Amino acid sequence: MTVRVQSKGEQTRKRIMDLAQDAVLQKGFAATSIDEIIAEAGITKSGFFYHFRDKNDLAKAMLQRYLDDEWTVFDGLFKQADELSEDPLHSFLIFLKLFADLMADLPNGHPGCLVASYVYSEHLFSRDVRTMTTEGHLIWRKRFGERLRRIAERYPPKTQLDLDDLADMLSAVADGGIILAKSLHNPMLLPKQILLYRSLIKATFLG
Amino acid sequence: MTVRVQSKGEQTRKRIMDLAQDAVLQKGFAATSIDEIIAEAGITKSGFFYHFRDKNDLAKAMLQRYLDDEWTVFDGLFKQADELSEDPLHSFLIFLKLFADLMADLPNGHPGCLVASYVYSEHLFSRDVRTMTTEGHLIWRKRFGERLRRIAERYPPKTQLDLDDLADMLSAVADGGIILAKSLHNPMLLPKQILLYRSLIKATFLG
DNA sequence: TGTACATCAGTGAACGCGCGTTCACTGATGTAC
DNA sequence: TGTACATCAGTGAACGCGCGTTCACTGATGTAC
Repeated sequence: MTVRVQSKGEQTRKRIMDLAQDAVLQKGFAATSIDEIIAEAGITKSGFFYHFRDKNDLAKAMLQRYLDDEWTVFDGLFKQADELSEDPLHSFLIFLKLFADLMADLPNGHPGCLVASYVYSEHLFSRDVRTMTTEGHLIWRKRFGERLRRIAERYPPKTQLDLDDLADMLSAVADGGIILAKSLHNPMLLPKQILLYRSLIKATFLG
Repeated sequence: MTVRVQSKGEQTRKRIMDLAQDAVLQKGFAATSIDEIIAEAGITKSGFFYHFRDKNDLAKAMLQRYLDDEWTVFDGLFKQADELSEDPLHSFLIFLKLFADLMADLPNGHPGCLVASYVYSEHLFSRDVRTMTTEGHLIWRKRFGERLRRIAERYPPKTQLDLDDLADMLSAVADGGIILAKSLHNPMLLPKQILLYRSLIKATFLG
């Protein structure tokens, strides 16, 4: 366990991003003002602009970090699952269970998907930020798709279905589950949707 | 076919709401300014405030209309489906096919779900608007849930599953499918997700 | 070890623009007698 | 049919506040010799 030593600047930058992300997930990017962030962070406005070239730069940095974190978390879950079973289907089922458990254990529920939030404010961001949301979704299609193809080899499904669609469905169910959970003020709806997806995967390949 | 005669005021009000909705689905509510709407609508700012008490009032009116329209559309699809089959499962499968076809036929793809957009800007709106998004989701859970229960009576599923979750899943897959389609710039991803949900429903109840 | 300089991590004040909202007013259309 | 009045559907000008951004400056820490 290495403790990453953060310089003072890195700490402040992280604090700004943490506070901004919370606000963005509650109100959207446009409604989150720099004034509000710096008030909470306890710095001045010029301090903010020392860390970020402009507001779009903050958006980009937040999204990059969000995508990296997501990758790290899922990577960890996949590794755990792979250690528990060599069979691709069972490993994937274990992964989905771990994923659902993780979402169920978040104290206040999932705070929201930054990618989804950005997609609904697409026109605010520069092209490179928009490209990042696209790439984010493509990576998960590829990642889940690979595993589904290995599963389909060993457990040929009776009804034929597009495995890329099935991979996309996990993203869709997660994004949709977060919206559902937020809208109905019930954090458990997200893990429940993931477990439902899991049981459909099970039924599809195990019949 | 009755042609609803709209007064001049009703026409302007509708035009404002149409333009506002397009903008909100592209940039979010906070980033959509009244100045921008009235420029497109060709009226003055005071003209806007003749029709809406304040900006939140516009948000409320748009959401109410969106929910009403959604209800009308789904109601029409359910009626069509019920005419084509008396069996609850087959009727629901027909409904899902009609729904997917409708989404596939939108020229530029689904412009976005206003409810989802609002959920990601929750803190901008007054309590009554937030309540409306909650109620919107609950209505669909009830509506789809009823049909699923009738299906489960006649076609008991082998694996036990929560029918409310399965009802919620349609909302989730639709919301998630819209995000996916927007993010990947491929309108067909939404109907594909709906059809995938359909084939999972089929597999679940028909085995 | 001491000194000179560079970089880091900000501060403080000012900027102009755009935002949502208000208010007094107005021409066109509709209604009552 | 003519006139008086009411309602509809806006206009025009002004408001103050908050927004993102810039710029010149500064004290603390790090590095080179």
